[in-house]
Amino acid sequence: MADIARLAGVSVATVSRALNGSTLISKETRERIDELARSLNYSIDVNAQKFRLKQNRTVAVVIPYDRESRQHISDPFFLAMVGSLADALTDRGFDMLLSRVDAENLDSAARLHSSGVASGVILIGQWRHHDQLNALASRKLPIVVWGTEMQQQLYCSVGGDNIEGGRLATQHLLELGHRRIAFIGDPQLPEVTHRHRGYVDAHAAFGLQPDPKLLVAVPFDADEARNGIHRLHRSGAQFDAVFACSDVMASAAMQALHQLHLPAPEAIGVVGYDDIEWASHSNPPLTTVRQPIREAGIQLVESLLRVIDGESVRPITLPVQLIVRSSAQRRTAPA
Amino acid sequence: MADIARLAGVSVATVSRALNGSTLISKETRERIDELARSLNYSIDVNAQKFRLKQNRTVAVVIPYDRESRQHISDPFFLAMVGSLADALTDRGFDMLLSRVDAENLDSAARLHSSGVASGVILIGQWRHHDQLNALASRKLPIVVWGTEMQQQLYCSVGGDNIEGGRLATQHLLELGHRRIAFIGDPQLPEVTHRHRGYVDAHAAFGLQPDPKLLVAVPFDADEARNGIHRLHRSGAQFDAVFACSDVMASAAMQALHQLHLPAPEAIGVVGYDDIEWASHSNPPLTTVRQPIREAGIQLVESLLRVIDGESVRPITLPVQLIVRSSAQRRTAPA
DNA sequence: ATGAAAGCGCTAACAT
DNA sequence: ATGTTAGCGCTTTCAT
Repeated sequence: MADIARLAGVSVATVSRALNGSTLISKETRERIDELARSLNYSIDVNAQKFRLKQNRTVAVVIPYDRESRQHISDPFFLAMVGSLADALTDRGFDMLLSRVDAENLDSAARLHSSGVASGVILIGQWRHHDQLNALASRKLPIVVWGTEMQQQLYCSVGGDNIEGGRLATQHLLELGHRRIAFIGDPQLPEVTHRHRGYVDAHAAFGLQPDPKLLVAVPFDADEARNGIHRLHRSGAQFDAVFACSDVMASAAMQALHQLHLPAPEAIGVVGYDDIEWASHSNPPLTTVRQPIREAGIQLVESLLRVIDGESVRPITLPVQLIVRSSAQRRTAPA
Repeated sequence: MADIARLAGVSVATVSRALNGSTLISKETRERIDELARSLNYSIDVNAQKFRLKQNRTVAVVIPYDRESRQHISDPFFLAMVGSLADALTDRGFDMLLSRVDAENLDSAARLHSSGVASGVILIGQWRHHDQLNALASRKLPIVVWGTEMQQQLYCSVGGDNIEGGRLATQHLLELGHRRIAFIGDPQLPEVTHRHRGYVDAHAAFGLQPDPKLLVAVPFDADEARNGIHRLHRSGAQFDAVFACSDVMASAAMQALHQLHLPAPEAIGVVGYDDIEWASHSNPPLTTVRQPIREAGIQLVESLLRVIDGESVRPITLPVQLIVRSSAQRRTAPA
């Protein structure tokens, strides 16, 4: 910058102002300076700038990896969310820092902020860390979490309407004549708890109560889901449908069912969750609950920016939509 | 830091040294300082540090979006690569900045470096930008590209062995008795060019020459692939197998074939490329060429770090592997 | 409309 | 083993 100042015959202050589009610089000096900067292939030293300004347009996106459940950054849904966030942040002129963090040690997420690397944190994957997240928020970490709204929540969350999603999926299966619907998911997780509540609600609306034996409590993982189905089958429990809490698990379930000569949709109706791209290409195409990923990305960053500005932001629940394809069909013969 | 110095009764220099683990600090002062820092919830101002050190442990990962082909950040393969890079960079103690960049304007990738935001750039998606990439490299931008090694290449690339991949896939189909193998992909792209070369080579090894009518030249996109199959079918060209240059396209192709009552593998053998997670869950499970994503991530960052250190690094071609599942089967009746 | 000068928080000679 | 000091490149108040 000093070079430019010298070559342009002005002071560094002028150059700084010109480069930042200050209004009180004459058009001609500005043009001269811009021209010079371009020809010297100069770009402003962002680190010096950040340092000086104590402000930086970057947001950390954190995907905690859960050692226990093994669902980590490779889950297509999470990855799609990363894509969506990248878009939303780019639109707002923010850089996106992607960090993997051990879920047992979310404090390192806080350090991203306190050290000035990022102005705030978007965390994808609430898991069972509600309390830890509350602790972070109470320490004034600007954070927004993809997940479900919970009681006594100090942090802002953005999530799909999980109760409604669970209800929609289950109601669809019930309407098609299914009566014994297996539920695949880990009910310890807040989002799954809500989906399960929707599942129970839908039954209630039909004057039914789900059989607890049909609850396959497994973490978000294809292999776990596959094993879960085999276990359920071996247990001798009768079931005519499956509601899986992610498309990945639905996919694994369909595969397991295929092996057991219980193909979807003929023998067993299957509904998934998320509507990742794969769902429409699967065979049979998967009926599933769509999470509004694009909208989620936008809302997550909007909320975070407001949190950073010190506003108190209410959790947001996004509407969710049943996408009917063909992995569940009308049941003709009773079980 | 000044606060800590005062409270500890030492100079800021001592605090700086202690916090950075310098060896010439007595154990007890170090502990006192660490303790103080912790209790004050202090973390070093990374921006000041970066500014001072002119060095920053962050790497920009750039995914150009190609307006024309519409393959962008949502492609599962790219997203998986992002995940792999996040892992590899985390292991090396680097932050990862994820940027979307218009492919027509890769210069903005250069700015990430010249402005000091990132020490180097990893670009996923070579597309047809060989010349632009060469230009960037000649301007001393530390960059490594996921893609194919090409003639007169000034930048370092890391990629799968595309010729071998194309050969493996095609040979497999030929061995199963297929003789009229459609090729789906955009031969303008370097990687596809190589895969096509492998396709031709495999034919040659059988004393055959592929029919140019069976080349379905479409960009990396599910819809394009689907339409391509329909077009091919309408054209009346006979084909008994399909080699698609990505699993996403293979998936779309299988779906189109299904609609045409030409299901895989019974009527038409299908082989994909990439081996994204979905491939093993599809129905039928997809036979495909596995790209070594985990290894790719590691090599990409190792290479970049060496480029940053000023070494001249040779392009790397990673081995590729045929994963036989069941979307292609032995052909019993001749066409 | 432009310049002079102070200072952001840190690190690294160079002392001691 | 610790302190003193200069200075990184930028922005901005205050002058002019």
